[in-house]
Amino acid sequence: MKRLTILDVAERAGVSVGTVSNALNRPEIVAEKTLASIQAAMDELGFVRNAAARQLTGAKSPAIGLIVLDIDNPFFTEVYRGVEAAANEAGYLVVVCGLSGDPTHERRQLRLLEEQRVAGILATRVGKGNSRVYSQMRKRGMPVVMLDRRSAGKNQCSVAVDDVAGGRLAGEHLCGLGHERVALVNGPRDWTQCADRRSGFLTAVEDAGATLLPDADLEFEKMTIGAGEEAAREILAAAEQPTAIFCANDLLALGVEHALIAAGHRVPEDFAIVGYDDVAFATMAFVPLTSVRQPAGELGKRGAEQLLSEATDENHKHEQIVFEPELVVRASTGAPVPSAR
Amino acid sequence: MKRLTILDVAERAGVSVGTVSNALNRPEIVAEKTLASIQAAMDELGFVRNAAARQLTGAKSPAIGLIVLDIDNPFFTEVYRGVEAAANEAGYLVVVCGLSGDPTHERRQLRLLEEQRVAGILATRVGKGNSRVYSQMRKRGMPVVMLDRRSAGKNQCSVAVDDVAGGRLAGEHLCGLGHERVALVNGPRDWTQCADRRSGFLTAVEDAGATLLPDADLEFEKMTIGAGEEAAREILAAAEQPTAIFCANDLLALGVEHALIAAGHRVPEDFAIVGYDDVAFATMAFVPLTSVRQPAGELGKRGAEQLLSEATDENHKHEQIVFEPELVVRASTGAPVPSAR
DNA sequence: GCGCCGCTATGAAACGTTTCAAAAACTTGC
DNA sequence: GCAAGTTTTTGAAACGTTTCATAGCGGCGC
Repeated sequence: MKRLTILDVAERAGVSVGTVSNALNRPEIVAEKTLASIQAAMDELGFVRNAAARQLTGAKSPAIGLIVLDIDNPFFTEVYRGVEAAANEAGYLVVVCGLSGDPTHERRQLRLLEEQRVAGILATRVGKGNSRVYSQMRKRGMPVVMLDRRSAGKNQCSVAVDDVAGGRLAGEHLCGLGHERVALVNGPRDWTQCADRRSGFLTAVEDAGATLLPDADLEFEKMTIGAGEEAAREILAAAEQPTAIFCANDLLALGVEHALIAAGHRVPEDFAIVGYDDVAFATMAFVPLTSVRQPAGELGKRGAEQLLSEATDENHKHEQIVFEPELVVRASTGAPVPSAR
Repeated sequence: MKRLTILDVAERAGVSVGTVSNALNRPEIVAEKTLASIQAAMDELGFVRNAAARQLTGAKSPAIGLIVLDIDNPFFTEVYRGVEAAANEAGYLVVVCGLSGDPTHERRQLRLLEEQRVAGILATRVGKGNSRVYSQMRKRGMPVVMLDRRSAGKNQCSVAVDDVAGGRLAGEHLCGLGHERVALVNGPRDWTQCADRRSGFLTAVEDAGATLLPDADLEFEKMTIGAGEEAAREILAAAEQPTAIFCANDLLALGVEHALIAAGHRVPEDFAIVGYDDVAFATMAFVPLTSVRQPAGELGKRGAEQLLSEATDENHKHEQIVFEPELVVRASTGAPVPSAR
């Protein structure tokens, strides 16, 4: 099957290649009649223009890359939808790279994206040791926007949610209800967001005069339902038990809740639980989850818009957007019940 | 910032462009020493080769397209993971097109993918009226694999799950428990999978001498939690009420269960519920959901493998793979409780 | 009928790579 | 030291598009 080119179309329509190219890119300067015959020729032939050749002559790639290290989390699905919406609006495709957190794979995919000369890259989390890779890419001229993560500096775009505030919100809520011994089920602390949520939470707890039990200051590599279940077991096995548990995302919280209830405990009477992200399923849980809400879709949308602006607008201004999180109270939190102990 | 080309590298390393190209593509035919100096030159310059130019000379695009019309459903996240795993394994990128079911957008994205000359396209569902678009693409030589959908014919690859069997499984389970009046909460019936699930379910129900209440044979455009909640309201409002409800996916089922319980009914005593897909959250539901399980990850993986085989293997054989679904029984189903009525 | 003008159409160069036939640079063995 | 190999390198053509300076074509006013 011989490949169809603009030349075949030109021949068929009885015009030159230049004219076909004009018809494709600036139809307004081509005579009505000519345009029609070119259109007809393309339809009959089933011509689809070659983006590679196009790109070679200077056109920008109509694609952006989206790096997601944690695709299981419905939170990121929402982010994706925001990104997709903005990208689609502008006529761009989204290349999703979601390999579960292997830094080597991440590098390989970044390299591929760069070879493709995608218009830009949106990153939700940077794999261990890969931040240098990103800064090198930026130096070579590739627009990069950090999503859901405070940017390193002013010379770069970023969209984020104030995680310190989010952690504080959770802590204040629990302590406000009267909890005095609390637990934290966190993700890897070298991930800025986890560190921030922890620090905000800790501040609130200390300010309220409560204590984060040292045995219950947990950290898990993966922030999954499974990890949450394990966390619950560890908490139950500890010497001293908390009356409230803050989980750094809803998946963990769901796992914690599930395991706790399976073990015969009551939520919120025995353990109050606060999650993070407010994913759609938080409402559907056995005990609907109190959670810190983040505007996931908006996050993705604004990030993609920033990226595309940086990619196409000469006088683009870098911008650091920070959203404020919001506490959504549901049934999984309540005051501690002394009698239950 | 002037663009770096292979020529700059050649100059810096003191060799010809041909040699640099060789170093990149067939390092084994280049002398050790030359290779080293080229490598050094590339590193110093920060050279990244241009995939567009490469593709123009015959190389295949290292990307495949994945069309998902229903990205909210965690089921598709799992499919994606399978696809990504297979693609990554083979060194491919995945372009995800997930715009929520608008056929016009779908066509636009397909066009972009085709212009990019992606190695192939994986489609999980075909938007209304777009099947012709797909067959035209195939005619032009673009490999297309239908995922999770019985293919039209033998001259095309496909991977699917037997949805008729899945529906039957649900029907047999419920009728086997003694339910005699059942409801169906389905998605759009012009989607093959929904039609199939319905027909399998119907067969089982009729074989068992039970009846699908005419008032409770529901069909919703979107298969979401929200639609499920609405379904529950409709079922409760109907003249005659079922004792069991089969939902064509877990999102619907979760919504139904939630609304039912919110309205003060008990699951499974008042209403037994069966879902479909067995998403991770089915276990976490208020009442853990009985569901028909599909091997989502495997589906995506095999589909991508088929696609890549078709894209790269001269003597590729088309193949239609059909997986068998499996019933996972949890707390949301039980025998009908006469006293409750 | 001429010179101009405004539209349209043309075609060659350029984009950054790969390929491949041919040249160059080495090795051998004698 | 030379012929015959063998290994390595070379450079020009090709890929499919866009761009842009230039050419062609009508019509118009005089």
